[in-house]
Order: sequence, then C-alpha cells, then structure tokens
Amino acid sequence: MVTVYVPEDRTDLDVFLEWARASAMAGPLALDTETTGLDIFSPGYRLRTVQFGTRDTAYVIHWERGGHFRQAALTVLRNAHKFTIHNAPFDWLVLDTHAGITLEELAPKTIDTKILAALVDPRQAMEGGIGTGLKPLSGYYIDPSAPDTQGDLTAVFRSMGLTKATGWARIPLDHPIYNLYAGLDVILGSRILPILVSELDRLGVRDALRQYEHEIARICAVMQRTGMVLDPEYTRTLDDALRTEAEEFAAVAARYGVENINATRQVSEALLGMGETLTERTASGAVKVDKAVLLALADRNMQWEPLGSRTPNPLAEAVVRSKRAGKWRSAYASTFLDTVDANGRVHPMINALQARTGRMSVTGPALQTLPSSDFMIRRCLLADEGHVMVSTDFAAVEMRVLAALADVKRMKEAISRGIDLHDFTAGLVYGEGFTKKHRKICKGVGFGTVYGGGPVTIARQTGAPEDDVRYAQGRYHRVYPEIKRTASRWQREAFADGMVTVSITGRRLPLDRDRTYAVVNYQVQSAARDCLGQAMLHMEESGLLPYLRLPIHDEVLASVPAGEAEELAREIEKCMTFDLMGVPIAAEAEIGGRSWGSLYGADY
DNA sequence: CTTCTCACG
DNA sequence: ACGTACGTGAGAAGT
Repeated sequence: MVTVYVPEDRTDLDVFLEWARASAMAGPLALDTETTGLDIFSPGYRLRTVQFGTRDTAYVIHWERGGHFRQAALTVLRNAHKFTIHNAPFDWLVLDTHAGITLEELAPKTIDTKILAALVDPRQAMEGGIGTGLKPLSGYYIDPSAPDTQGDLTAVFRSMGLTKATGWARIPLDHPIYNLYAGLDVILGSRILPILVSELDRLGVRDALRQYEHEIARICAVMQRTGMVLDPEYTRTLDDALRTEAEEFAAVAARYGVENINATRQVSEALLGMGETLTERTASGAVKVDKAVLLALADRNMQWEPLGSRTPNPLAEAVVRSKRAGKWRSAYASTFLDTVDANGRVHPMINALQARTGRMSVTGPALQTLPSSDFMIRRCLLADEGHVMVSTDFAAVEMRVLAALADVKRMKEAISRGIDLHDFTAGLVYGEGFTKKHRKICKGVGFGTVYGGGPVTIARQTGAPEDDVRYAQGRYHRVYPEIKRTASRWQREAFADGMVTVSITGRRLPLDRDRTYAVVNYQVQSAARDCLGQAMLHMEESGLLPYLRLPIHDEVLASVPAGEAEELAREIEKCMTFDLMGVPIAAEAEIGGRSWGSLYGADY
C-alpha cells in the first residue's frame, strides 16, 4: 500500500515539510523531477514538479505554481542530507538550471540508483541484461506488474491529443495520472536503493568503485552544464552549403532513376541496370551498396582519392556525395543549430557510464562521432571567447593497458624504453630487417588482438594477404605469450563466476556465452575507460574542470585561455600521466586555435 | 520496431 | 577442435 500526496495549500505543505524532516532522518529521500522535456538548456524549458518519496509515501510538489510550493521544495532540497535519484545528472542539471540548487551542492548528497544498477549489470535489456532504467529494474526486483509510468503516460498524452514531444509540457499540472505516476517513480526509486546496495554487497563490488562513479558522473555533469560555444554564422552557412550539395547530387541520381538516394534497393537496382556487378550482400541477404561499394564504383579509395583504375560510375559518385552531405547536415550542422541555447552554447548529454564496458557516450549531438577526415563539422564548435582548443590524447592507451593487464614482459619493456610499439613488434616478428609493410601488418595484428579479431578480419582491415596475417599473428602470440595465457585465465574465471569477468577496477563485465573471446576487449576497453576516469579526477583536483569540454574515450577536449595555453596543456598532460601496474600511461596535448576544426586543418 | 548505413574511438 | 574484430549514436527506409 502506497500513498501519493499532492499538496494543494499551505497547510498541506506544512504537513509535507514535517514528513520530509522526519523521513530524511530515517534515510535517503528519493528525489525526482518532472519537466517539459529532456532539452534542459532550451529557451522556454520549465521545471514542473519536484517529487520526494520513501518506500511507501510520495509527495508531488507543484514547483510550477511558484511561491510557497517552491519554498517548500527548496527547504527540503537544502536541508535533507541524502537523496537517492535515478539518473541523477538529469535532475542535478534541471535543479541547477531552473531551481537554483547547484549541482555542486546536490551531487555530494546524492546516491544515483542508475549508477548502482550499472555496476550490478551494465547490459541493456536487449543485450541480455536487466536494463538500467527504473521500469526494467522495478519489474525485475520489485514487481513484474509495476506500472510503466513513462509508457502509460505517453498513452495518456495520446488520448488527450498530445504527443511525446508536447505532452510533458502541456499535460495539466493537476492531472491525476500525471501526479500518481510522478509519485510512483520516487516510491520505486526508494525501494530499489536497498535492493541494489545489497546486490552490490553480495557481489563484492567495492564501495570505492561506487564512490568513484559518482565523482565521474558529477564531473561529466559539470562539463554538460558548461557546454561548447557554437559559431552560428559559420554553422548556418555550412548547413546551407550541405543542403545545396545534397540536393544537387540527388538531382544527378534522379537522372539515373534513383528517386531516393537513401533507398538502398533503388540504388542497387539502378546500378545493376547500368551493368555493374554487385557481389557483396548484407547480413539479411540484400545487395550491399554501402560507402565502400559505391566509392569503388566511383573509382575512389576510402579517402575519396581518385584511383584511375576504371571509369567512374556517375550514379555511384552522386549517391555517395549526396548521402554524405545529407548526413553531415542532419546529424551535425542542423542538430547544432536546433540544440543551441540562448547563450550560443550546445550542451550534449554526457552519459558517464553508458557502454557495457563502462565507456562514456555523448548524445544530442553525438560530439564523439564528428567526422575527423575533414575539419568542416568540427569548425562549427569553438573555444570560449579569448580561449583556444586543446586536445590531449592518451598515447596508444589500449596497447599499454593490454601490456599492463596481461603483464606482457617484452611489451612492457618496449613501452618503458619509449620504443615505438609496432616497430618493436615487427622487429620481433620479422627480425631487424622488417619493412614498412611488416610494421603495418603488426599494427593490424596488435589492434586485432585487442578487439579479438581473426586473420580474415585483420587481413580485410589492413589490406594485407590473409596468409601474411596468419603468419604474423602466430608469431605475435609466440613473442607475447602472456596475452593468450591471460585471456584463458579471464575466460576460466568468468565461467566460474557466472559468465562475468571482473575488471582491474572491480567492474563487473558480463560476457556473451557465444562471444567469450571478447573478454580481452572488455578488459582492455574497460580499463582504458577507467584511465580516462582517473585522469578526470586528477584534472578536477588540479582545478582544470572549468576548462574541460568533452571526453572522447582516449582524449580530453578543453577550452583554455589563449595566454595560458602552454601551461594548462602541460598540466592536462600531467593529469593524464600515471603508472598502471608498472606500465607508464602517457598523453600528448595539441594546442589549436579558436575552433575545434583548427586541430583538423581549419585556419581558425 | 528492425535493418541498413555511416560517423567516431 | 577451431575461430570469432570491440564499443557507441543517429537518420532514413521498410515492414
């Protein structure tokens, strides 16, 4: 039996305050907000309700009504000493931006149940895990028939002629289902907390890892709040130019009967009709017409450089160009313009613990995936006024992490002596007279090993003959025997531990039963992510957090005052330099100009 | 909702 | 016994 209260007047609010005071003494209060949407930094964004709850009681405070309602919510937000929130960064930023409760104040008082859930099982439901959303967690741990508060509310929206996009902003504040579901979320959050804590205790997940993840989440939330400056004039011009390019080449494709360049079926049929032979197939058996296929028909390599090996197919050329311009416009340039805030900044969401390996992801826009082959998209984003961009990369971090985790003696020796790792490997595999080609194969085998790839894939990736790759991979494992040995140990331990391999930081990494070879990649990718996390903690300790803009797996992007760029770049490098089990982890900073594109060849 | 494609580390 | 490329986000089309 649970009760959801919705205070209507000052008397009700006094009851709420008394309840909150007493409840907060007994343990963490569950906290949640309802807002007009997910676009926290958009003009016109509103905080609508703030909910507080325990395992059987919830109070939905109508922030939107102002006055005493806000005062009451603020009193509890300021006075309670511990909150449990599901997906805290969102609520931190909402309350920071729209209620004046800074995330610096709230974060140290927060336990995020989404973090705890990811430490129990980082997989999404589709990957065979429970999922880390409140709904799947409630279904699994509390009651399979627990209401889908978000899903059911969208149904309510529809019945009122509203959509997912408009419903959260327009549903009347006093709608009973809206209030019931707002209240249920904190009740569920409150009930999930002790369950997840006891799961983590049972599984032996150290408290240090839980604390560490909360620190990382806070640091990422600060970066999200800061955001990045957009160059609006450049971006508008680029958006127009990309639209024009997409349209012009789409018109060329139309002359060959392709009405829709994104319809792969139309493209493949038109190409076959022109007498081209298309041999590659997709997983489902359809004719494959991806970029690699089209560029080959257009007589270009993957860098788009002309090959001179055949007559370029004009349709293939038109389709690749139109598709690229269209994608770069819709995924990047247009999204920048659509998501920019009133101060000219974009605030992508940084999901600090998103991937099943613990890796971070960035969405809306996906700033970790901007094209790197051309500066034109990155040129849209700027360092702050008077600042320059600094990008600092870990040096070959995954190879170093592998050397450390698997205790690869000769690899560790080479790294410590500062020798180029792929040169070193080529020397061991082919002898001192190795060629550039040999080095390339060894580099491919090195990466292939980190990813768990076989000779066929590595051969395809490097362009080297399969037999050569086979030979090199065999030799590779002879000169670095510890890798296979460690992989076997990891697999053995995972089998004994419910198909879960435990990372160097104590992170649980569930394996797929039919892909246990991926254990090497999971261990390496996860440890590399924690190198980034460790570096981020160092950077905050050094006072660099205000300059940080974006984590990109093995890189940190910063905006620093132009006059102090050299010093701050050295400081960032220092924060990304440390020892991992006897292996030096190192980083190199590159100082650019005002735009991110300047680090990719742009002149501004 | 699934598939295909393409952008990144 | 053998061999397996890893992790993401996003738009568009097709079912």
